[in-house]
Amino acid sequence: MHDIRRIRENPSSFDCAMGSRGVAPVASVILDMDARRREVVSNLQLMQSRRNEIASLVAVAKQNCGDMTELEREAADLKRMTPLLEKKAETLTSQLKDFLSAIPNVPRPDVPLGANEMANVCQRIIGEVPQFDFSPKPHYEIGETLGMIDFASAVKISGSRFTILRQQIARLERALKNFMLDTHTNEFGYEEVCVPFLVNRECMYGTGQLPKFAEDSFSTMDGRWLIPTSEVPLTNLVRDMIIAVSRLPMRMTAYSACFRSEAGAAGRDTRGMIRNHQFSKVELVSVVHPSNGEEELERMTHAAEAILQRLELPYRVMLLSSGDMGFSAEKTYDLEVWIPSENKYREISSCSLCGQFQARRMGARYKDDSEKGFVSTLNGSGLAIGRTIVAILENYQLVNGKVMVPEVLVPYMDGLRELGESG
RNA sequence: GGACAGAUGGCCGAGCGGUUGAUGGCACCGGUCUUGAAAACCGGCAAGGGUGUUCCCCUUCGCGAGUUCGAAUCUCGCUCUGUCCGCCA
Repeated sequence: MHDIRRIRENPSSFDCAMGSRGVAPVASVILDMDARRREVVSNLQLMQSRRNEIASLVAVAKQNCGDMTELEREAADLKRMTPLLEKKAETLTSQLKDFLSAIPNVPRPDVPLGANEMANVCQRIIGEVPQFDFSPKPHYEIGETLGMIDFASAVKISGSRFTILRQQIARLERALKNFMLDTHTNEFGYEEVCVPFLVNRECMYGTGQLPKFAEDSFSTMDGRWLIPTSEVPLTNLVRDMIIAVSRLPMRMTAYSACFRSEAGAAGRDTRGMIRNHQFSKVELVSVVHPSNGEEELERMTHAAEAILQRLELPYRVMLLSSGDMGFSAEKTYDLEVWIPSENKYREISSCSLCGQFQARRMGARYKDDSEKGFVSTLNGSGLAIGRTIVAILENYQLVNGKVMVPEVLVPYMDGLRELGESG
């Protein structure tokens, strides 16, 4: 959600920012709606003011047995008129809100301009891409050959875009979850949180999934939503709160299953577990004073990178262009891990600074003796576990079809060093 | 699912239909006192909005309707929380 005052002050820069995200100019429409709304609201307030005045005059007149016929006549008029104006003000206000709530965040000045991922800027490349003296297999072949990824059963049980993990790869999923949570809590100061996977619509609105992207998520018959990421419950923990500055920054991490309809992805990544309706993820969320947003984004990105570094997976960090960012973000770094079978890097984490955009939707504020305002929120994957399994299977694969276990995970795997070994 | 009870400011907790946006307490901030601190005393302390800016106005007592000149207060519906029963991982 945008600060309407900011748009009033500088409509052309707002339109310019929207242009960089591929949104047509809207400032004049917004300001027009805003002006009409305020005119009605002002008139309404005058009427309400007079109504309150009459009410207290009546109280006095009653005590003094004064004449009230004139007051009663005016009161009757107001009583007829006020609801009409109230209705009008309500309509205009909700129209403006509906319109504003479907407009994406404004990119930060240091975000590269561009229409899509072609304009993303590589920040750094970390780790050596592995060299194979055989043709590296895709993860789904490796997993099926090992008998530890069962796509056929997944189709029977749930349909396409689901995956069933078995035995040592199921264990690997659990190991990764624990390794990631341990690292973020013990080393980076994140509070471990265990969140619901079903949330109400206020949560989905607060973080920006609703109203515009309803078709990307699943909803239940009783009006709840399956979380597309635990960013939703974690960030909404501060909804409608006024937080003392001394409690900032708040840093939280949670494991969750994530559910996505992938409505717009027909035909993309149909094989394997790159793009599923359900996947596991450990998420990072920070709530900070607005002046600390950029600094926190760097910190969060490094926390996510630490996981890739310790797993010794090669990756690169991309600064997303204005056209490639998510709805609520004003600056985003993607971490992309090397996928040997595709001979390219693929997204495994997305770390975004949302500034005050989500906080304004949620009513998440901070307060101090000297200042108050909306907090800034950040979220990042630390990391997507499904894609981490893909990366490990492919980067650590051996010519005999087995897969090395990354050193750091061995303790989490009960000492197992190779997937496919009897352990 | 059934039966009760409740929902008021950062928290606790008052509130005969008429200066109650709301007594009081706690917390917090400022001051007096003190070598310093504590205690005591004094003062301050909700949020959002308005073509108003030393001041004023409007809205908000879970949410939504209704009664009334006037609703935190009365009526109805909804939601949520608590307790007991049933069911259940």
